Amino acid sequence: MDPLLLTHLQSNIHLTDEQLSELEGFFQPRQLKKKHYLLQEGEINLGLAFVTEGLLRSYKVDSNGFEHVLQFAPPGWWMADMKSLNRQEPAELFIEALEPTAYLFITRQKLDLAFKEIPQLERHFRMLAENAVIAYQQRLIGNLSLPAIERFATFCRLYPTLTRSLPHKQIASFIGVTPEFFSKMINNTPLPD
Amino acid sequence: MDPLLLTHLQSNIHLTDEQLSELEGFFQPRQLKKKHYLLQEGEINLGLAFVTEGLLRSYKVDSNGFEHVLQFAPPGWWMADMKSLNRQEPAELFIEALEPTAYLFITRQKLDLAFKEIPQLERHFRMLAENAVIAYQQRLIGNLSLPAIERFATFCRLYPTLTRSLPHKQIASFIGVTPEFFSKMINNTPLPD
DNA sequence: ATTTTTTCTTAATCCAGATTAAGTAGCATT
DNA sequence: AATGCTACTTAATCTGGATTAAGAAAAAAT
Repeated sequence: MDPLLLTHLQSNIHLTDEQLSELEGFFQPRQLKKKHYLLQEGEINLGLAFVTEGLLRSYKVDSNGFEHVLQFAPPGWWMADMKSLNRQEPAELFIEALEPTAYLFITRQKLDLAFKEIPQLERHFRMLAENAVIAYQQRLIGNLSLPAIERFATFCRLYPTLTRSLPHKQIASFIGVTPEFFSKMINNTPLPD
Repeated sequence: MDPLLLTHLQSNIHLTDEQLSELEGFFQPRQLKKKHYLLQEGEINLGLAFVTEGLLRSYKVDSNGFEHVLQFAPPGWWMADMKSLNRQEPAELFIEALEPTAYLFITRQKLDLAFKEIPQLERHFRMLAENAVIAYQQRLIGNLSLPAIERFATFCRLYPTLTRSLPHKQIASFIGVTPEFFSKMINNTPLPD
């Protein structure tokens, strides 16, 4: 079992060695080259990815062709288009590798099976989803009440490892401004060192 | 057992009569008068509310004193400050009755107990939380990519029963505009009948 | 019924951030 | 080393929605 996944699971639940090895069998290790896609709009998201190396991003392309980043997934994070995955309908999102990325993939069928075999997993994923709800609520409130510069500060707290390594346009897209405005903003208020 | 709660639970899981009556015992029926609070900023959210009659709203007051509505809860919906509830920390949100409201209240302790006694509940609440994540993702994308008038249209689809009954300022606060702008917008583009 | 409060409207002015456009710098590819 | 790409910057102009201010109308309280 991947050590990152193990730590992740153990943060919420305890599983026996037997359960862990059964669970391990449900995952398949996969890779993506930089700029390749895990999912494209219109496809059906067939499973859930747990990133072990690299970086994924999910984004929506709106009716004017602009991209809006929903989530970045560095190692230790899950990634999927949950709407497409849960309802087995065409995806609205793209999921792309921003770096060469390794991940563990579990299909919806296997995940359902895993929930049946290892009921504690329901608990783990419930808590995971609840935390995601909290995070999206915070982000929504931030988008409604904070100016761009403070949303950027919030971003830096959320993804400290990415703040330096990510192209500015990706951060701009996440916090909801244009790259042009981001550039202006950042050059008036430089990064704290 | 309240018929609304029963239908709600049965949408995702099946429970025996015994389990249902045990679960029923965990809830206490409560009421709120109009404009009274279920929760105020700084308090710790001690439990989860399932609305059976009336209407609740949760909102955040930002540093400039402006309110931002996170959620409305008409009958059949759950309401809580999940961050405060899950982490037992002071709430950022207010939860207020917009109408005289009846709800079933379950404390965190009893909910934890219910999860232990009735493991299928984990599944139900996992699915609930996942759907909430999806809803917040959609709303976030809408806020980033749609003009106010289309966010209003989305609102009308999400809460069809509330579109007519709610004060405009509440709708404005939910979609993220000022009441003044909402008024201007709505009077340029009247409601479809 | 009258006062008070809250909701809703209109209109003028203002501003954060978008748009457009042009240019620079780096980094791949050939 | 030339030809792209893509990231990033700068600056002028524009705009969706905010702010401010005032009044009208509806609802609640007395």
